[in-house]
Amino acid sequence: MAEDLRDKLGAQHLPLRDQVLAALRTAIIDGDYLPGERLTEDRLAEDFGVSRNPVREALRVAEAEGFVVILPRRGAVVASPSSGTITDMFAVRGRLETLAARLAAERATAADVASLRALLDQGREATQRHDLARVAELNSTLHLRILQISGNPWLSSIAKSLYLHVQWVFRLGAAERAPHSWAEHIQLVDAIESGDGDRAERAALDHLDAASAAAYENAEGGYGAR
Amino acid sequence: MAEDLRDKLGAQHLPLRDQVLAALRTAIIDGDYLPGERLTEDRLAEDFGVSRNPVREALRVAEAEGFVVILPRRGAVVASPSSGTITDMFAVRGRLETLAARLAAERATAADVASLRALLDQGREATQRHDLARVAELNSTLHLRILQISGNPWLSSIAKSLYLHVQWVFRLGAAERAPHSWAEHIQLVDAIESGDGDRAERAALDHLDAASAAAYENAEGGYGAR
DNA sequence: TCCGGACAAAGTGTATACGAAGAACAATTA
DNA sequence: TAATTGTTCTTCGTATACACTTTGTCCGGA
Repeated sequence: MAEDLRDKLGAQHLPLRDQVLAALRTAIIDGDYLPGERLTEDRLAEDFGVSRNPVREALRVAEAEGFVVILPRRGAVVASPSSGTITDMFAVRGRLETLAARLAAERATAADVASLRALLDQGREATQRHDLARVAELNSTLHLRILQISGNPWLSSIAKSLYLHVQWVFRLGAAERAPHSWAEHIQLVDAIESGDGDRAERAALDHLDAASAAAYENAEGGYGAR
Repeated sequence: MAEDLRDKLGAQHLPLRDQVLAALRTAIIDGDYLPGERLTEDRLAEDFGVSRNPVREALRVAEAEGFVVILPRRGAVVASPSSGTITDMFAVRGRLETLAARLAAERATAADVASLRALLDQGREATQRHDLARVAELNSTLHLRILQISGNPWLSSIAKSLYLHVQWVFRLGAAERAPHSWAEHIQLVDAIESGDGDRAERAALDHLDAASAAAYENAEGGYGAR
């Protein structure tokens, strides 16, 4: 898996450290590196087929983003999100994504709405095909698109990071819930299209409440505290 | 999280990259490095008396935190917060700090309230002495303490970062406004002590609105867009 | 058997050097 | 004047070296 990954990485012209960071993030989110697992620089360098320097730089950023914890003179370990942080993450998301929905409703152009509708269509289709992986992917894309439409870079980057973490903790459960949540998505996009900020905010909150409830149900089974 | 581990292990050793990062942050916030200024690795390495490696790692984190912008193959420049981002920052702060105030009101112990009151007293005293620098410092301490009392690490770290950026942009103006805002602080702490989440949230919002208005007034004179 | 310390191994932290490639700017040429 | 070519600066990645910490192991003594 290291070689083909490396080939793909090398094809692009992004700095290696960014590619390593992206690969590291997805590896952690996908559970390839489990919480508590030790990440030595040499090992990562070998896994990704690069030298230690890009790995180190990626690790520092991953630490700032909360995916790993770096212990001085000991090295990096994959962070262990405890179930307590679930409540915290959803509390913050509740504030930020409702704001994003409101701003999106106020600022969305016709083209923006069209792109959201296109995602909804694709999602409906994937749901009918029972392609859960694709549904989950479209789910993410939709949320990130709304953040982007909000036009607030701070909001966007912070919420995106939070969103990634939620995906990380509830990777499995999220995919299963995705079909149910699709109806909520339609409500949300309708509200954004209407331009009614209050309505959009309410729709986002409803969606988050449902997601939060589902997350809690699923938390029992997943790799929780530790 | 894993701070307990952290404290025990290599507590006494601060890696150079962390020292460089801290120095870089304060240098930027204090205006020693001005927005748009180019930061070559060699120069920073020389300024801080270290090799390029710690500098590079610090720069990546500073980029993630939004203090510098890194252009591929061109290097780092100090970020240039435009007046548009002022609105954005306050919009996000409005959501997060009100949440922090609510949570603080719900969770604050008697000792927490006492520490806030102590800060208020010191602030009143410093105001009477016209010690603006001290007032600004206490201002920050108070806000960060409230975040800490909220008990939500995500909220705390995100809002803290935002707070630093606001300080950066309105470094000068903030100090002058501080005496006026102190009355609002008293309202806020009163609300937190009462345990009334709604009231605390309202107080926080009032305070932010006033701060936002002051920031805009001051934005004309500062180093603004670009 | 159990304890304690010497010792080695592993891994990070830091510094340095080198080559490749990109970007900016100046110089040269048509 | 305009386009092209070179030069220079700097980043990007690699490689290497070494000090220092942490950790685990092993061995001798009680």
